[in-house]
Amino acid sequence: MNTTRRAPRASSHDRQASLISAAAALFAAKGFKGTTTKEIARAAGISEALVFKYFPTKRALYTAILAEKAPLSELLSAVEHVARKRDDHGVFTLIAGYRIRPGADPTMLRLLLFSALEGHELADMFFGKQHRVFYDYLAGYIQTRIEEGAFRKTDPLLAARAFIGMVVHHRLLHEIFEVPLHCSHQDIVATYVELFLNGLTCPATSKPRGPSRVR
Amino acid sequence: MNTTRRAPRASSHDRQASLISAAAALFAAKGFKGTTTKEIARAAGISEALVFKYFPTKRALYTAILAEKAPLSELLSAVEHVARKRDDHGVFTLIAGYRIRPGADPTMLRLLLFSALEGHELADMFFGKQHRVFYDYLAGYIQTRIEEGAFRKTDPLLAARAFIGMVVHHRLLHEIFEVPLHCSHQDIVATYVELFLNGLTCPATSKPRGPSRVR
DNA sequence: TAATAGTAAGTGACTACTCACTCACCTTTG
DNA sequence: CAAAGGTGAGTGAGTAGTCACTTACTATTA
Repeated sequence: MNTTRRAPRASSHDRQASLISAAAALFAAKGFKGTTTKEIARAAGISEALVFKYFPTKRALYTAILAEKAPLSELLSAVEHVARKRDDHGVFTLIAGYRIRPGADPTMLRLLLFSALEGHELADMFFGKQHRVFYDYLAGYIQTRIEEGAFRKTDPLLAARAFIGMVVHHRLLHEIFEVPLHCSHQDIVATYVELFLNGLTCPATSKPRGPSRVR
Repeated sequence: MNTTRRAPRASSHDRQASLISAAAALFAAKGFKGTTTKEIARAAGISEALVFKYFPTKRALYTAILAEKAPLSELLSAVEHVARKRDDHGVFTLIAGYRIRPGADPTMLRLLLFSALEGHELADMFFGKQHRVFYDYLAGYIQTRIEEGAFRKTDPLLAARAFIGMVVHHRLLHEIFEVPLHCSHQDIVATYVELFLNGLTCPATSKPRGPSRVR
């Protein structure tokens, strides 16, 4: 008489999805080496052996996580919409609020950081391509606004990087490292946008200065 | 007859220092779990067993690395010197150029990131205390300059965080993730300072706006 | 409908290997 | 010689990945 319990059956697709989300959380919390396949299996509620039925290696599971592409194009079309109306505030706010994958962003960001630090090719996907889109797009917009006389003369790429730097830094501190910041994400992003636009918008009174003065 | 070669003797202090620097580089490149004591020993040119004569555990070696305190006070006195002369440019440039430990900063930064991501108490030392000093000091300076009418009215803490965010983001991309940025560190810091000061210095023409407008 | 055959889902026990850490012993130096 | 510097050869505790096997379910056939 065999009385061992086994988990109810599930479809291959569901299992794969639950495996990915369980593994993503663990990898993001402890890194690739810091996470064991046994832990992943337990978190997903299956046996360790079954993990290898769905993914041939631990690494394959890892790469499958970030391979679920982020909906970058959706963001860009939304940005383009406000950009056509020359809604500077809207453009900066939309870009500042971007999430790699809605609902799971801090996890994905942590994973991305680990991936980059551990030297995995996963991060190249983001830092090599996706990440550049923001810079290129935002820099293009800033360039346009400079030509239209709405923004001060400055290096558009550097200006874009400055803005994204502010936002990324804040989100890193707040969402990843959980440093207490005493104010809501929403407020801070709004203030950053405000502060940044004060620096960029052209009051048509003070002349733009050249970019390099410190020796 | 024993013909095995062994390493020449070294003082305890020298060994400890070379162990720390070898281990720091490895931990920074691959994380705590990703680095083996065997690798560390080989990098330091000694046997694995000897590592444990100097440090009782792998973790003890790890904590010893960041425990070498950074010369933060030196930076602060340098900053205070230019701050007294109200050299805004000098203040921002000095803070932007700060290195945790001169000569080994990217390594230390990588280590710090790993430490923070892996949830080790090491990062608290930095994010909990040292890191705050920048914010508090810079925010205090900005506050003073606002009261003197030199900067626009804005939240000093947010302004400080924005500036440090820009710089940290750039240095992260450039020094840690080695993203090609097509411009020198020096130029970028200068442009950041310029851009930021343009936003903060008060031309006495455009009124400061309130911080929150985005819904 | 009931027996049979086929198959995907699922598992415990195992293997080959790696890891941090230990120990008995050797060598150099004062 | 005694103390300190130094090591090769381990050891037990994991760890990824395999394998032979069971179970739950479905389709086919008589």
